[in-house]
Amino acid sequence: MKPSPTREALLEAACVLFYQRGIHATSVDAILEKAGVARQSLYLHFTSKDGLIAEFLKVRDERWRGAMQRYIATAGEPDQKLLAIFDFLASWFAEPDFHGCAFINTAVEYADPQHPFHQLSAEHKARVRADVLALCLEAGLSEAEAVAGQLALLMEGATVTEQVTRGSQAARQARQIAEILIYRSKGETDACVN
Amino acid sequence: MKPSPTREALLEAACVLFYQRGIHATSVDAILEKAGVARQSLYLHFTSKDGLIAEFLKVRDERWRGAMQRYIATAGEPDQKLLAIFDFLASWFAEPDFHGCAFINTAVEYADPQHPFHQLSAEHKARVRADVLALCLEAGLSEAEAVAGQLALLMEGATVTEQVTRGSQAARQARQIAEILIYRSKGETDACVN
DNA sequence: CGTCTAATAGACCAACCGTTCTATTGGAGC
DNA sequence: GCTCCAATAGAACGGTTGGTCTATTAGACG
Repeated sequence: MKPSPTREALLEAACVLFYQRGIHATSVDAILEKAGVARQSLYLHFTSKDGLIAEFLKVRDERWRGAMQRYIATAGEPDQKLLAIFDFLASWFAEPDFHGCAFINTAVEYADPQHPFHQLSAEHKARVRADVLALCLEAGLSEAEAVAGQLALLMEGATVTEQVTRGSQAARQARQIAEILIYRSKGETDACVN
Repeated sequence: MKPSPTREALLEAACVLFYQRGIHATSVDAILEKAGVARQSLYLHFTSKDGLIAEFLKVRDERWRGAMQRYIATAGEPDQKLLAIFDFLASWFAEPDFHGCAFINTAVEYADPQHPFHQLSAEHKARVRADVLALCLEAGLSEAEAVAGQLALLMEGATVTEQVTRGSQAARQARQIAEILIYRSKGETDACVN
């Protein structure tokens, strides 16, 4: 892979615009203008707009999951790391140009489950769930599979709630639920503590 | 309001297509064809495509919340009604042409929070949350506000999870979490009362 | 100096979009 | 019969879309 600055500018502009405005709502012209690049250059480095979209989804997956892992790494105990997921979400939601999960958005824009981009979104979600599962196993939770699924569902719920209704404090809400689930899974009997 | 059959056909076609394919992806032509109606008729009964979209969002809100209320009404005890929410979701997800929540989809398609359609989506979510809150109060839960928010978050999470990854059994998962939350909230009630 | 290559500007294309206009039809009510 | 009105078909509009084509430029390398 040769790191062409032109290609990089195109991809970076596409990442920002696709995320902030949506894919369908972002024209090739808008990408070219933001990247400060000539029309032909896009078709020199990518097969088409769809090729650019595929590349966007790829780097978005890497960056987002990387950011989460990096954030979580700062937390201490294994079960604190699980809770840190939701602190990560909170800091993400606080970004002024937060526009939800790019992959949920993509799955919505490409409603047909058979569509390649919809499937790429599903694959991203599977990877995230795998990451969460690894953390659950690290924490030595019983029924780690089940808890990982539950936490993933909470992540989706928080993200979408905050996207539709900004300022809903959804991350904190999800964290509280997660706390309960994790506490239960550690094998203790239910007590109305806290 | 005179129930013009032409207007009704247009609105019905729009409801189906907007939901199944998305709003941006549905052309005026497609709506006309499905409705079996002339081009001009649309602009005779609606101000524009946007007017038709607004009407779609209105009837969708009424129908969906109505369906949920009707489903829940079949359940017995007040806390069984809360759990019935997630049985309702399960039956919804099982529909072959389930394509997620129309309002989440709309909020995604109109990413700008200031956009009228995005705001209509947020208002729908507020109404649903109010409906859930009423059920929580009926069930005599302590911290009904908080629990209603939690349940609403679970509903969002389940819906989106199922939309992106069909067959994920997200409704059942969400129901299990809801059970825990409701049980806890009832326990605190007893503790407070006693 | 000449060559090769990446990048440029900008015209151009066919297709589609939402919307408007014109002219015509057919049935209901007086 | 006549009027009125909803509805029709279909052309036409201006604008935007993704993509292609052509011709030109600027710089690196030998």
